[in-house]
Amino acid sequence: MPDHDKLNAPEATAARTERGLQTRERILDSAARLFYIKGVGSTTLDDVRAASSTSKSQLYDHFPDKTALIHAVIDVQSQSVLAREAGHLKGVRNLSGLRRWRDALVQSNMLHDGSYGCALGAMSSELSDNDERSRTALAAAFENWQRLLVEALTRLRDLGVLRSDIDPRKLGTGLLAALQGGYILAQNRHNPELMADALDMALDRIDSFANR
Amino acid sequence: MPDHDKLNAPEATAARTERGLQTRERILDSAARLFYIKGVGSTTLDDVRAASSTSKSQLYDHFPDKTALIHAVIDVQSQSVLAREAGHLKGVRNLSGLRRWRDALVQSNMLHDGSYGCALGAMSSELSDNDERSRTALAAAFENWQRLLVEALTRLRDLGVLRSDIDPRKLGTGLLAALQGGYILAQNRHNPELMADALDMALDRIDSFANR
DNA sequence: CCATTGATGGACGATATAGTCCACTAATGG
DNA sequence: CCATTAGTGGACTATATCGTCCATCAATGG
Repeated sequence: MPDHDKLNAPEATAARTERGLQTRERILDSAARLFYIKGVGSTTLDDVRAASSTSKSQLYDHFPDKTALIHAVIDVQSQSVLAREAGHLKGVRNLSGLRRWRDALVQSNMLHDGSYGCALGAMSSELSDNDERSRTALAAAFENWQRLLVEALTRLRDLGVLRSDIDPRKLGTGLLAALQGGYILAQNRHNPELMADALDMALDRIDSFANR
Repeated sequence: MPDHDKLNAPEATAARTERGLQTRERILDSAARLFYIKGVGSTTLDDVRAASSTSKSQLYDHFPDKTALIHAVIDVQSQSVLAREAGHLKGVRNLSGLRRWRDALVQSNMLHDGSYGCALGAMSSELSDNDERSRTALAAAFENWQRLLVEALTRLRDLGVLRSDIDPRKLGTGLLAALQGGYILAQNRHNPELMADALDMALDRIDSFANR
């Protein structure tokens, strides 16, 4: 594939070959995993370098500084989470669809006994008050996440599964908050059941709006 | 008051005078505030030193290292949060008492437009996967917090306000998760209303168990 | 096969931060 | 008033970590 030499973008990315792009992906993947497991602040660039089998110059060739790497990881994780969630939520047409969404999250959380929490929630908690750009990027991700939930709830309402007088926006907020809070409790006590209980309470509330 | 020279404790604290204890309090208060606002990892000992108007030697006279300071702050914040929550929850004898608990939290969150989140939740998210001792200390705090909620719900049940077949433990988990998740969403989007919505959904669920 | 450009490796420098040390001051008991 | 102990101030060291730089290697087009 021929290169295009597009230098028009405000933050022009230098021309890259296939090999260079793969290196970039490797760095991003490693950074995302380390940020998730150790936290952003506790991850050094040398950790990233080692985990991705690259060198210092490669890191700085692809990302001007650590902050830029963080922003890039936020984008990657946002897309990853939203893609996963869209996959689960787009097809929800009844209440058991929502329960399956819950089951998937709980099961995934059980795999590591609650540890690490939510990739977006953890970064938000750590970065929101220190880096405005990170905060807004994560805020956008959370808004999209909530939108997926609101759309699912609206769909259920329009299908007649839920009563017509519900407020999908508020219920979506509650659902997402229950999930995030569940992540925190489960992570802290190494007990995924707490996340299950939190989600169940929110889902029970939604069930109570079901048309019989 | 005469000194006692008690050197029996495993981690013997050196004898202290009133002045020394005040310095220690000043360090702890400053550290707690900075950890809360900037995060633990982003707060340097020099920040603490400056904020508390002390010197390096005083920091290390009272705390062997930064980790010890973190643990001490966790204790302080745990006691502070639990005292506050106990004050609000111990006297709850009807559903509007729970609503007042909610109102206090939401209002306090509005004061800084959602920023900073929950002192315990933020530290838990940042430290749980990196420092086992911090994790267990915070886990104990969360358990006690939840216990206050469970006790209030049990009281409402025993008073006949709530139906006798409710599960106070699960509802308490849901309530605490809604609060923690609400903190995260509110912090991230600078919008305390998200916390209000999250708490309301949990409270509405509890309302639905009220004896008419 | 050579020239040019991108990719790589790692040494190196600058700085921030945790932690040490010691001289000095304040307080207290005899 | 002296001696002893607690408390204080801040210079200093060691090290971790961000970020720079340049020499070398790989790939690709002519």
